[in-house]
Amino acid sequence: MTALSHPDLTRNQALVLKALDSAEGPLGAYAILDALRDKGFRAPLQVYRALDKLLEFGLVHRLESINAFVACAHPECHAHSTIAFAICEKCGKVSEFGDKEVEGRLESWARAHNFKASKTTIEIRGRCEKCAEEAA
Amino acid sequence: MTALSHPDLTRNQALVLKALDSAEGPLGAYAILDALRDKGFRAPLQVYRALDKLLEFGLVHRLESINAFVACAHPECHAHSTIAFAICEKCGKVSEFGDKEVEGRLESWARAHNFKASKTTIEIRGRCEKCAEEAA
DNA sequence: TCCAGTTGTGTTATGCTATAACGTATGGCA
DNA sequence: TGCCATACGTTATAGCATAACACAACTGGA
Repeated sequence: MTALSHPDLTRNQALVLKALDSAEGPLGAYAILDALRDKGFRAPLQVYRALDKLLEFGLVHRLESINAFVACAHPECHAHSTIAFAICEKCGKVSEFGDKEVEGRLESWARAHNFKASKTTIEIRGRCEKCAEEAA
Repeated sequence: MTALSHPDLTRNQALVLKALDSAEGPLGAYAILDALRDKGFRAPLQVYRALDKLLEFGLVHRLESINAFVACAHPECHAHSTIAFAICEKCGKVSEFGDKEVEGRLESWARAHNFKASKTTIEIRGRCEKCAEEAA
């Protein structure tokens, strides 16, 4: 799906990124672990440590509301700006988008309250276009 | 802190709400459980079931990014609109605020993509004014 | 009145998510 | 060579959440 190249990924990091990248939707850490058992992965920490680095590099995002991870859709521009996610609760599809207006409003709230933001999470859960049509 | 009255809270629901309301900051489900052991609580499910109802009533919010719960700061107007949270990672203080502009932008993204939103999460983590001053 | 359906409850067991603490290996560099 | 930083592997454990079962209390009809 996306470019998998990054300067200095270790073997484990590359494997975890590849697993996420080739998945249909977000994966939990244990799902990643299972996907990589045949590559020699045995323990959750192997996954979590790789994820920590990939998150730091901006190649992976964590979806807080569902405790899962996705490969970044735009890994070239690893702008560390605020990103919003729309997560389909039926099919798992995740759309990633930025909105300068939203980002600006949240920043200005923070400034007004002397709140020093370190990480901002915006996640919309619901039904994607396709799944909404088939809704019950 | 806030009004604890609500039409039809059961004993367990009222106890959980009271525990959250009298806490300094957000509480995890197991912290609530521990706080209510002397009221007869023995199992996590007693807490989670009460929380489910309180969330449904809009009297409690779940903070997805830290797996914890807070009493709603404005329980009178249980407007189920989108709310943003600023969470201090040092002292745990949570500020709750709404922003129509932000809400509007996210809604319009959803409309444009035929995404049917069911729940929106906005959480800013960082340092509150007081804790930012003492920062390392 | 009695029955059925719904909601809340209590309990045990289990599953999923994440990290602590230890030791080892490897690569860069003075 | 010796040191340091980083990654790795393993075991154990902590923290968060739900499944499945049984029982009690209430409600609204037939």
